[in-house]
Parts: sequence; structure tokens; C-alpha cells
Amino acid sequence: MTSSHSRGSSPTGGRQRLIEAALRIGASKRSLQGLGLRELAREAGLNPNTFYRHFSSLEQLNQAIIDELGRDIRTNLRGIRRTVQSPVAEATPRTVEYVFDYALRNPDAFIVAVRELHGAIPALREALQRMIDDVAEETVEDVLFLNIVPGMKVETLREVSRVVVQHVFHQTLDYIEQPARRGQIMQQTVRIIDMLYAGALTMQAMKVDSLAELLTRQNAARK
Amino acid sequence: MTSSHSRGSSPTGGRQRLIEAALRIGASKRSLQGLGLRELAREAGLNPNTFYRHFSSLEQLNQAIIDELGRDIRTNLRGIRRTVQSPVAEATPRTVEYVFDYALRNPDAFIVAVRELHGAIPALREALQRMIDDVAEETVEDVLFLNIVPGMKVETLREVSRVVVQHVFHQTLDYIEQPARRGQIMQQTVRIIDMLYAGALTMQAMKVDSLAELLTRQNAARK
DNA sequence: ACTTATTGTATACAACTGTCTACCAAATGT
DNA sequence: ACATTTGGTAGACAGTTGTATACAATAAGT
Repeated sequence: MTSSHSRGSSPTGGRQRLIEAALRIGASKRSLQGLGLRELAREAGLNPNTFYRHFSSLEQLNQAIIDELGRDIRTNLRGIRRTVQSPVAEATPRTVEYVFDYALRNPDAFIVAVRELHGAIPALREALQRMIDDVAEETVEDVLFLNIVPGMKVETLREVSRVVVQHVFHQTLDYIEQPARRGQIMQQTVRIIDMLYAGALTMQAMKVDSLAELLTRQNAARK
Repeated sequence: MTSSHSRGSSPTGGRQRLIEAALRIGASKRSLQGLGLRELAREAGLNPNTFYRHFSSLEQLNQAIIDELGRDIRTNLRGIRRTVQSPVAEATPRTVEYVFDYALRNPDAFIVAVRELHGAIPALREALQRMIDDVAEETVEDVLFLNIVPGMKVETLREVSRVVVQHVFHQTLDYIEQPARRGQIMQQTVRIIDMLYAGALTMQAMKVDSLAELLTRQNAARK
């Protein structure tokens, strides 16, 4: 021990250090519920018991991480709406670019978030799913405002946007972990999004409810 | 202990029981790497040391689960190809229906698989991703053979199919966990798939590379 | 200046963990 | 018939975990 009984050695405040340690371990080693109080304190460079000064249980730590993650991601993604209203044609690629870049600057948070979206802690899972739904709802508003897909039914738009947000969210993991393929991943992600909206638009314009109908309709028109 | 020192009480073979116990715990409590040898044996109703009769380490257990999951899911999904060649228009809904039904009969396996796809064990993650890619590749072949989306570039088809398989895979979780919404989930999933293929088809037919191009092209045609 | 929170540390303890060695019984090959 | 392999059990070991109690030092309130 370098300087025992002195608090000056930890100027950062233990609470934040513990949360960061949890994200670090959760991103690399195990999932959030697997981590132990002592392992946590060790990673944070603190005495095990210091944990109890800030949280009364591991569950509360999870709750704190939920809040931290939710607030962080939400506010940052909300910032995108304002910065990216540029030319409408560039809305999707700019947004995806922004999200990926943000993910790259907070890799641990994103890795843990994606991981826990399918993880074993229901509370965490639900909180993350709610966040995705919120972001999707904002996306719907943006798409409506920018009139990107004119005349599409709001309900359909909502369905599609949820899938889009979920897909982008998942793709951030590949983007983080495969530096060599980042350009390709971003390009493909944008293409997939465009295809989804294009398909929804086409199916509605042709007044069909399935791909099969669309094809027979087109075949009929061709003759 | 009911009948010690007699093997007749466990007719099922311990190895399988351990794997099943691992899936059960992995699906409900923690992620796979988090589980302990003793907890495992307890769940399986075996002596902790029996574990060593079948696996020399927890890593080997993971490997065994990978094989088990991979083989199981792969062979079952392959069976779909043969049973579902019916009317082409019904190919997608029938396939999705089959997959969801299969997931419903093996919920633990699917929960663990989806969870570990984004989990902390690289080997497991890669194996599952490879499985998804394989299934996507088979899907490509099927789509080509049934001529569902005539004249689409194979490379595009591959991209789209990967996303489709991944999406369906994720949706199985919601399908399992939300009995009340099953009808809706299935219907939405099929719709999303149709939209994706429809969008890819439309964009290629119109010779555009983005949604924005498609819209300007359509606007021009309308005048 | 004196009390009181707040934040951190040290020590102790029971419970649990992975692993080792030794023992047991049924199945199997020859 | 007998030795060997296979699948299961029992007990013991050191290390780790969560938690409780007691103590120290800085910060803040009055």
C-alpha cells in the first residue's frame, strides 16, 4: 500500500470509479451480474468495503449503471437530431456515422449495453429495450418532419424504425471490434436501412401486403 | 440421499444432464461463463466431482455446448429447406413459422444462443456467428432456387439474407418470452423480411444506390 | 472550536468455490 | 472367471466471496 489512511490518493470519487470498473469488466470479462464486489473494488483500486459506502447491494450498482448508460446514450443520441438536419439525402448516413463514432468513443458502454440487452437481468433488459423504443420514436418524428418517406403510414414507420435502431445498435459492436471492416460495415448498415424504407415505401405505394403480391403485380404490369 | 452408491438412479447419463443443466441455468440465471461447477452439478442432481468424469474444465463444457447447440440448430434448420418448398408465396411465412415453433420447443437453447452471440466468450460468439452465416448462405441458395427475387445480385442477396437471419434469430427471444404477442411478432417479422427483399429489389430495378436517389427518380417520373 | 457526516481502511467470519486423492460399483472384453 | 474401463461418490484442501463490526481521516455545519 502506497499511502494508507489518506484519501488524497483518490481524487476522482469512488462511486464513479466503481461504475467505470464495472463497465470495464463487463465489457471484457463477464456479464454484469457475474461480477463480484471484491473483483470490482480491486479493478477500481479501492478497498472492498468502500463499495458499501456507495451501494448497498450489487443490484443497486446495476440500477446505477442503468441510469448512467441510459442518460448518457439518450442525451448523446438526442444531440444527433440537431446536428444532422443537413441535406435530407445525407440524413441517414450522417446519423449512422455519428452513432458509430459515438460508440467508438465509449466502447465499454456500448459493449455492455448490447450484451445486457439480451442478458439475464430483466430490469436491465427492459430499460435498454425502452431506450431503443424511445430512440425509434424520435426517429419516426424526424423521418416524418424531414418527409423522407412521403405518405407512409405512421404505424409501419414505427415498426421499421424499431428494427432500424435495433440493427444499428447491434452493428456498433462489429464496428467497434473490427477496425479493418469499419468502412464496409458503415456502408452496409446505411444500405440496409435504405432498403428497409424503400421496401416499405414500395409495398405501400403498390398497395400490397407481401413480397409475393408485389412480384405478381409487377409481373402483371410487365405484360 | 435416496439411494447412495447405486447408478440405477440416473439412467439418463450424466454428460447430457450436465449440458442440459448448463443450458437451464444459462437461460435463467447467469451467462454461461458465470456458472460454477458445483452449482452445475447441483442443478443436474450429481456429485460435483462427476463433472470431471465428462469434462476436464469449464472451457471444455463450453466447447461441448457449442457443438451441441450448433449441431442441433443446424440440422433442424436444414430440415426446413426440405419441408418448406410449398407454394413460393408461402416460403417466408412458413419458414419463419417453423423456426419460431422450433425455438418454442427448445427455449433454453435459443435463449442461451442469442445471449452468447453477444456474450463474453469469443469462441462461442464466433461459432454462433458462423452458424448464422451458414444459415444465411443456405437461405441465399433457397431464394435463388425458388427465384423469389428475380435477377438480384448475389452479393446484395447475401447481405440482406444475413440481416434477415440475424433478425429472425433475435426475434425468437421475444417470441418465446411474450406468449400474448406471438401472432403479432410473427406477422411483423415476415413483413420486415418482405420489406427488405422488396427494397433491395426495387433499388436494383431502379438502378439506384440509396433511398434518396430512389425518391428523386420517382419524383421525376411522376411529373 | 466542536460536532457530525462522509468516505475510506483493516480485520474477521461463515459460506462457497475449483481441484485433488481415495474409494466404490456396474459394465465390458477376453 | 477375471481384469479393466467407465461413471459415480466422499472427504479434504486452499483460495475467494459477501458481509458485519470497528476504526481513521477529511469535509462541512453551526
